[in-house]
Amino acid sequence: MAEAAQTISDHIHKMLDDLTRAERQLALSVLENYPASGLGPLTALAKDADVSVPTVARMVQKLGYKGYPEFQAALREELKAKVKTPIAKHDTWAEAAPSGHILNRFTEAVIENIRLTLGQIDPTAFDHACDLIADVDRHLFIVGGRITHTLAEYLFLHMQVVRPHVTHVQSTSNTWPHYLLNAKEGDVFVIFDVRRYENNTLKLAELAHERGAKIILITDQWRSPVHQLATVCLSNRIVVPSAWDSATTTMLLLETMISSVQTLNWTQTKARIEGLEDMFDQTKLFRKFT
Amino acid sequence: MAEAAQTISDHIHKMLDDLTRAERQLALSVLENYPASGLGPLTALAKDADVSVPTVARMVQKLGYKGYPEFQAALREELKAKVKTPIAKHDTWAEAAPSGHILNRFTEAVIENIRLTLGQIDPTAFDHACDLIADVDRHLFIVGGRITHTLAEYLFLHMQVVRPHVTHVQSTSNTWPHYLLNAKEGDVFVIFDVRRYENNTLKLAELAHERGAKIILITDQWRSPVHQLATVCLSNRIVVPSAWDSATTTMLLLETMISSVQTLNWTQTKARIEGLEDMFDQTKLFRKFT
DNA sequence: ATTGATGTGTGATAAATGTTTCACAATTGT
DNA sequence: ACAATTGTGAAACATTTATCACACATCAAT
Repeated sequence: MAEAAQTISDHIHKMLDDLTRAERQLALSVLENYPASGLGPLTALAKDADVSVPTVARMVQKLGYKGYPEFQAALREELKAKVKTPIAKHDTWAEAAPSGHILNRFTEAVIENIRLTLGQIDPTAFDHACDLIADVDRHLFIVGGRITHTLAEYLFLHMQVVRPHVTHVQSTSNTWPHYLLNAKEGDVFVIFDVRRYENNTLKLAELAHERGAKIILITDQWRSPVHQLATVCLSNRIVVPSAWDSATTTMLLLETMISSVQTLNWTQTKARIEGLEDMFDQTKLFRKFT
Repeated sequence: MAEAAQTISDHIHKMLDDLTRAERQLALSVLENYPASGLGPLTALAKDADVSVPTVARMVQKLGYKGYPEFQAALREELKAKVKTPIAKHDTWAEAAPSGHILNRFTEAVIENIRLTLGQIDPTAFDHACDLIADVDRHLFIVGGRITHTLAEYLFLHMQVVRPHVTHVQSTSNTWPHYLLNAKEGDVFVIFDVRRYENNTLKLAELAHERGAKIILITDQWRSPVHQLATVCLSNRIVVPSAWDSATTTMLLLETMISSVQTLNWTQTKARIEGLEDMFDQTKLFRKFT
């Protein structure tokens, strides 16, 4: 086997001197568009480098691999590792804890979730969702399920500050049909639904959709069935080393959305926040600092 | 052939709706380790995604390729092109969005918060907190404030599954003195308090402390005044480009704690989760999948 | 120039591996 | 109970890989 510590391309560079002319020509061709060319069939590589098939086979073994497939596997491994951003393979996050400690394992998983979630998000769709939520001419309904209702409430709390006409609906409660009576065309529903997807939520979404409301769905990577009715669907990776799924990534997306909406409605928000601050000062519910 | 203008991963995303369950599962797995996993043998991919070999063959054709090798060739082409473009611009999280987009700015700030928070955490204190929370001989009180009560509730929801004797107290409500009557020496209070720190929360903490209860405080980097009474104090960075503070880091810490407690009480938790699943199945409130 | 050692390409081929497809059973949701 | 989806096992098929023998080229040393 080849050494582990370094990349394969480094390894090839080091070996360059020990290679013969044709082999060197081949090696340089591999490095030319690395690593793509090494991932194709041996024959193609040989033709590409303008060397013969046995030369490839010989060189690969000279590099220390048992065969071409093993070489390819190594390249794939390296590629896999490379795609993860440098920050993601920060092996220990809690430096004082061993790398196997749950603090590090969990954090690593969440960072990976964030990377994958953000990597696949469509900024246009995201912006569109924010525009809809920021539009005060539309009534805003926020719908959460059994677990997600905490996230829904978090959004609700902030939207209350940013704009009027916000309603928090719990899909698990019996009261939601009443809210729906008030929903009219063009209104916006932000619906949270992660596995296990809730039948109530789906029904609510269907009714909302029938009434011509826009639906913004916040779900997981497997996507709630609601997504077929949704104007915008934002999906999150939620898998972590735990018996439950993680809401952290969703929280991040949510807060980003809040921040964005807040900016869109800034003049309104500013006035409302100041009003709130005054009230806090008067009620002395909060302390100013420390 | 697949369209050229976009990346294959985009294309897969677009097709997600037209795919069946197993195919979607496979597609998501391909995106998980993109593009490395798609460059290995078909058999390996199938095993990786936990689907059958024919499923892979079917999906690849559904995506518009003549066969798996053609699909691989397309992936290689894309990889080749990607490496060529000016220095990997992987400093952005949402690749499709400009680096100044709120999605990237916000995420970057949160990652930095996580890094700083985890970097300064004391694993021993953390473990101690988890032990206290997992101890079923102690009654567990969970206390949240105006904003943080959503986090408190999130913890409460999970602790309800993991163990008995859990109470959720809202410091802003008028009912909390009643709960306190039941608190006895050795009981545990998990208290959330971030700026602006709430007077009610502090009073509640004082009373709990007088009664000999242990206090686990979850706060921000400036630390709530409650920390003088706390047995364990976990502080989080919460600053983001927004008018409000971020709860994402706190959520991460919370979920890590939940995961850890869950492991400590695993035999109990397992039985309780299974009971819960049965109940869900019976009430048909939730759908099994997709 | 001749020699011999080394490296390289050719073409063929056997073996291995990977791919595609089939019929059928099992499962799942409607 | 029906239709759609999926997995199983197997077989047929295609491709790829690893080698071989051999011819040819190169080059350094005699």
